[in-house]
Amino acid sequence: MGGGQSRRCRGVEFGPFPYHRIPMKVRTRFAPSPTGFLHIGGARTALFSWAYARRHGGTFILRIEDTDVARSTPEAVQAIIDGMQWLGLSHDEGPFYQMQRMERYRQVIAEMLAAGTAYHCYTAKEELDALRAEQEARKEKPRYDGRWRPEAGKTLPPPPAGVAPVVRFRNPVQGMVAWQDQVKGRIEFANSELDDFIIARGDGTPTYNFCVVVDDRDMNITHVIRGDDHVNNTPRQINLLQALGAPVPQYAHLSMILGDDGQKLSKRHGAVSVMQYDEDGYLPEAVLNYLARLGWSHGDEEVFSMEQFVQWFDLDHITASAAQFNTEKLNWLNAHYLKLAAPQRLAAEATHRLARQGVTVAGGPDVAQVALLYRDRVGNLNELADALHPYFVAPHPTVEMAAQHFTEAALKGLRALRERLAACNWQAAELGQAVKQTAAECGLKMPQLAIPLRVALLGLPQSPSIDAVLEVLGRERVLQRLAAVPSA
RNA sequence: GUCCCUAUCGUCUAGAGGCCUAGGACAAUACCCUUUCACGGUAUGAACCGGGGUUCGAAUCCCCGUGGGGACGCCA
Repeated sequence: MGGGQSRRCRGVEFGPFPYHRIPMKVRTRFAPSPTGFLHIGGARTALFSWAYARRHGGTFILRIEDTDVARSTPEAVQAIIDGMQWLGLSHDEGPFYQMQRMERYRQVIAEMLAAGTAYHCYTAKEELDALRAEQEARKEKPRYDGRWRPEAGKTLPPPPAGVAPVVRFRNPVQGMVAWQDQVKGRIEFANSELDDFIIARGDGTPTYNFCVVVDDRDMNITHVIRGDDHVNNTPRQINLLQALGAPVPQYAHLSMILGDDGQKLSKRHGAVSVMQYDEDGYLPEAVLNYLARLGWSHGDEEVFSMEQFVQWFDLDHITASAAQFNTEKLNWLNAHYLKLAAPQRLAAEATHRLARQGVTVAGGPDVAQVALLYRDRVGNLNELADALHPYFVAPHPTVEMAAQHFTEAALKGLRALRERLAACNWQAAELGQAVKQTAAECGLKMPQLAIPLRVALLGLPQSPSIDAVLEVLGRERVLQRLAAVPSA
């Protein structure tokens, strides 16, 4: 791993001026642009930022980067907030909206213009396109050629009439920009690779790299934890920060999450809202645990609570390479957390999901009790709801199933059982005995009676332990359903 | 094309030069448990991308390939 050695040589966190020797209070931020829902990659970025702040008793800030007016929507803002709330990633400050900070940005741009660290550029978009095309034809990295950059002894052309200039940052032309990335180790860029990027558009609105820098500075962000795709922005942001005389925060760039098939996630392919996981019956703690473990590790630990995660979380055990999402493992974690979930909670979830199928649980058996029978047999909440369904709606076995299970011998057993059950003390152990005795008396092996019984009661040949099913269903319902068996 | 990042079982990962006969987890396979289906338990198979260095010793450090990814916008 490049720079692996130096990456580990870090002590306590100190501020940008080491000689202060004062541990700075950690401040992290999650800064999504509201152009869509919160997907799994964003959720992990948020989780890590949140955990880092929590770990160090710091502050976690939510900042909405909505300067792309054309693509930002209030619905997306809400979707992001909903997603974070579902996951329980609470922020301490914000949400701040960049569109509400325009005055501040204008002020900083004016200062930079006055200080000469930024300048007006009148190059039209068409000229820029032509320049880019030329450079690409020459197989060069396309970049602005500095034609409006003021230079000692250089005469600038007169500003063309009627052109609203953009503002460009005067990037250093020589030397290197380097930082110690908390995930990837030392990264450096030659300034000659960078160009004078636009910080304000023709209409005066500021652009991304500029807003980020002003906000990170104003919000005293100490640790920028964000996606890998921002590595290339970092040298520009550092240069800007330095032009502003602002301290440079620590950076930690998280590599991307690939889909189940190893392909890049996109809206067309696999990138779904975290709320879809709610929809699909996942527990937030399972998603959180899974995400925590995707790209970060603590030895061999696989299953842990968020409390534990916060105590363990650190930046130097984050993987530098991309990780492939594995639904199988998420499913396993989900099943695991389902087994631990309180019956009341499961009951509430199942009731809600059943209601959406038009099934009411009123007048049926106790939902929590039934849920208890199924919580270690299902993989998600939708499966739980499906499993509970026949307890609240009398089943109608298919013709094939009836033919297969309701044989003469079975029907005889069911009739005998019905009589015995009518007088039985309604308690699992005794119910189990009743089934066993009836089977023995009728010359049936246990499955030969228990399976038709399951079909009669639930419309399915499999179920939890038959005595538990009988108990939970209740005498009245059991007798009713037995009576309803064709020719029983 | 240029720049930047990256590489351990199918997947997520442990690994800080000797604790490595490379560990754990998911998945897979087998067996056990069992009134069905699951749960659970036990066991098995499965990896250091290739080539050069450095070193007594390399999964680990360096270089070069190769594969994968990202960026090159008046998007964020």
